[in-house]
Amino acid sequence: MAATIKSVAEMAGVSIKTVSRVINKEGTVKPDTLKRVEEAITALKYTPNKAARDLASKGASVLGYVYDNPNAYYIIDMQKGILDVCRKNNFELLIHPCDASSKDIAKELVDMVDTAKLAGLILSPPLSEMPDVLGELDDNNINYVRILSGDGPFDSSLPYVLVNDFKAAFDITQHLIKQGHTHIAFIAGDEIHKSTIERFNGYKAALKDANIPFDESLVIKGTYSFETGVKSAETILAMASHPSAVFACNDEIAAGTLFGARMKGVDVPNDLAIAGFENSPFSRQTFPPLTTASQPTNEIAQHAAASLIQFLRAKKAKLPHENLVHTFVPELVVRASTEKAS
Amino acid sequence: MAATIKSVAEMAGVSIKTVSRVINKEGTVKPDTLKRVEEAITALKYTPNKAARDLASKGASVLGYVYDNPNAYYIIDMQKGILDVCRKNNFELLIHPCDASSKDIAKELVDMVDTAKLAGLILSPPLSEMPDVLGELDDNNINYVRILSGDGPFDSSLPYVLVNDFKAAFDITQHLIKQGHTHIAFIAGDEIHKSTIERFNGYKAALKDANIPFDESLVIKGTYSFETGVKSAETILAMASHPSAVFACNDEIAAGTLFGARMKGVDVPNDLAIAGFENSPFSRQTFPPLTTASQPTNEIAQHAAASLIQFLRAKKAKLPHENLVHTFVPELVVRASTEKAS
DNA sequence: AGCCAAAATGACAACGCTGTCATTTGTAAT
DNA sequence: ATTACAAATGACAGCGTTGTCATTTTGGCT
Repeated sequence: MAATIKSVAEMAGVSIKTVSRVINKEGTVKPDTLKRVEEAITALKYTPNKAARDLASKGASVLGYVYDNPNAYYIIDMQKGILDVCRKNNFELLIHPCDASSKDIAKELVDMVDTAKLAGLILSPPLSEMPDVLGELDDNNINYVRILSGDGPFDSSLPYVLVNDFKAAFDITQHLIKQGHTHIAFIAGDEIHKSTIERFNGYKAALKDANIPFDESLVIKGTYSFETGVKSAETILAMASHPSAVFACNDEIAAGTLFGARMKGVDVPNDLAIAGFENSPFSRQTFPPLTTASQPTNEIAQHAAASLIQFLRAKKAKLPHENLVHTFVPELVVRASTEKAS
Repeated sequence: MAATIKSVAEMAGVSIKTVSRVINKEGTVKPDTLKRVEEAITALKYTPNKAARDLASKGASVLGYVYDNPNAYYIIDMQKGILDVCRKNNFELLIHPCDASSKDIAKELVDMVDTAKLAGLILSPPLSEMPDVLGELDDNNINYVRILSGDGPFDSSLPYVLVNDFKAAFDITQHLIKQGHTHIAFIAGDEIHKSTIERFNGYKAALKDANIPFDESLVIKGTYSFETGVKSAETILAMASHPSAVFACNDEIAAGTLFGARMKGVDVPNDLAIAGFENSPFSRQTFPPLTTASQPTNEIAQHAAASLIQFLRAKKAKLPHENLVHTFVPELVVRASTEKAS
């Protein structure tokens, strides 16, 4: 029924190998024949059979995107970015939501790569930051690119993309300080996420930079969730003389904090300024809208996918591969939730 | 390197065909040989090569999920539901976010199915409700399952899943009426979505049921967006004697309306009750939380994927296929945004 | 034991492509 | 023209499965 390379070859009056050369853009085909072949391809509406291709060339061109992240917006953005790059490079994408806290997660991933014959994985936090998982992948010779919270290049034969949460958190905290706040609470997200640590360090660094003593009692542990925010708001507002500002580790928490403050009838930002992180769509939609830091998720995804593909190509061609590390710095977005107290 | 069916066959002392029988559970293998083969499989950590399989059996087992929907939560839920079913049935999933308003969308989908050799598509609104697109798919003999807004079974050889927006909208409106409202505005979403029409009809039916005359001027056209909500709030609050309640076509709009009301210093729910639709996670997180209707997205997705797979199997086996139509009715979720005015 | 159908197994050709290597064609220098 | 060499093309063997059909084995009958 469907056209095959053979039918194209017959129509164009060439061998199937020449057609193969054309579809793979090997470039060693005379302009004249090239044209004939291309015409035959369009005439027959030919599209190469992926299965046959994969089989013959040993190894499919499929990437896996593995994530365990409750933030739907983040995931969707990542997927879109990765997909764009995949399409451009004739790769396919297999998505794999999973549970990072499952103790069999490493095995699960290895199995998946095996079964689906994946060329490589794209890992976002927290999976990209779990030594056990990474070790298992390494042991099984699985290629992957990580999206990591951190700074500066480090030693790794595999590609990775950095997000400088430290700097962004520093900026947010500094912004709060500039608004006159000296009593700033920090609400942490899951500790398994390195971003939590980095953001915490950025927060502390900004305090230090402004000669504000760090106060342990203003740090609240939690998870990256709305509920954490709600509870933290209660905790904070119950303090003897409560902080005038809060830096929440992400927008969910910030939204929860805002909600909690509202419940108590507290005026945001006048009685309590609130800043989040991530620039989720809903951070613009709370009342008042949240100050936050904007992550270029789509770009990060594209960069990650691109560098993995580049790596895979180099590896296949047995060429040395140089990691092109890129560090993304989320940008401060100031909104009404931290407007200067008047 | 990796084990092949051949190496398994050798180890078990049988022909490759017998191994093939084992992995495909054809059932015509003696318990004795079965065991030997299975042992060899585990010993060699053999997993069948998908490309070879697809090639030999003509046609891969890959479904495509096509969507153009700004609601990240909905998409993520759908993906998860579909993936679950796919995994259980040894299918793979290709996701395809796209732009339904692009005029080449039908061609794009046909091309995709061609190129990726997809077994079938899962379409969610608005794509599932666009006659042009469906027609083109039909012309190209593409199998698909649709998720549709509507009621009652209708004639179709292809599977579909129904969501009874009419009933749910009726329930929401009725709830508002029971709260004492008689002056209820309706904010519509994109008209390209049949859900908008259905919800509108449900709204009107509930009014009629309660002998409340329908007032055209209380209907505001818009899109399924936060911005529509914000603008609509302005419009509504500028009315001479403004409605005491709003039924927004989805939670985004409702959240926007809430935001807009807040900007004007209007008290929700006392000055204005607001109901949304969809039970998005953020509908619990606004202040006050939104009354809404809860869609079992995950189940809908599972049902859609399952019925498509069932259909494909029947088709392949050339068996007659009976559509098992299921209608989901979103359930009313009452929250503070419509709490009885006291 | 001898026979027969049914069950179990195997041999081998596809599937549509790519990789390798051989062959043909074209081109520039003599 | 002839030669030498590069560019262009082709022939053909895999790749790891499944499907078809042939063959062997099994078990229940006489």
